[in-house]
Amino acid sequence: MRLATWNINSVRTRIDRIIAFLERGGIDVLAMQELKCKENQFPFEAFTEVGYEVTMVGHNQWNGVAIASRVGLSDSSVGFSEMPTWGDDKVSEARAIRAVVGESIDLPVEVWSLYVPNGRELDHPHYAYKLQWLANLKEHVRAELEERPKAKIALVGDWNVAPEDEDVWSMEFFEGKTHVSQPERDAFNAFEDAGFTEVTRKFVTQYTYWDYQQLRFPKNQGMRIDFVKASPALAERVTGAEIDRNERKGKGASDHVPVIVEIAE
DNA sequence: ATGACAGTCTGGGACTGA
Repeated sequence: MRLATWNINSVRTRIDRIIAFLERGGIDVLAMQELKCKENQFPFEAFTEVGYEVTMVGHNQWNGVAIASRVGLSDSSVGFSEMPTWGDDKVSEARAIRAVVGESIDLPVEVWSLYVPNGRELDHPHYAYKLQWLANLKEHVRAELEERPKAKIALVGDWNVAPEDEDVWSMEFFEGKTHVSQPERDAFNAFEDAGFTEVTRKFVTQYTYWDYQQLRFPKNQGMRIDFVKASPALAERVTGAEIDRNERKGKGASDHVPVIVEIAE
């Protein structure tokens, strides 16, 4: 099974590129983030025409996550019970969706498509929200894995954390900014203790995001913030990983590129 | 060449992103 995650930064703007990527990349399952649309605006037909089922959640022009699969898609659910809300209005944002994929090829995998809050500034309420969101998700999946230790679970998406210094183009530039702070890195790494291993780093070294501004891509001044964390039973089946840097090229690119893992059947 | 922000909307600028 080829499983990919991609912050596509608007599914409506990017739909042609997404479908082309699915077909070219032989992608069985694609987790998407930053749909930037509501359900009644989502281009379901484009996916079904090429053989993919889709589950998605989107409330407005912000956030939005989805999972597309051509190897079965069932048991979908939105968010998690302890998911923090945002703002005075206590909004449940569209940042997490899960589903079981792979049943048609006898390789059931529970996939989570995640769009971790940005944090904005270290002293911003959004930063505390981000840390709480990660902590609560970690606790949720830790409990789930404790209940089903053999489960194949993939936590994939835009984590909005650069866990190592080498994951940003300049630590000097990020001094005092979000994504590289120790509490964020601790929150990211805490999933390890919960039983989830990041499975792409041992196969590939590359950024996954380059800002649209300041010629960041041509200068290769990027960040590595998109990751795949796997439960033990899944991690042992991961045989490779790729970061498709070509998807950042040309007109109409997202600022993120897809991260792909190969899972043995 | 991979090129100097981009997407969305209770829109005409503001907000969000990282």
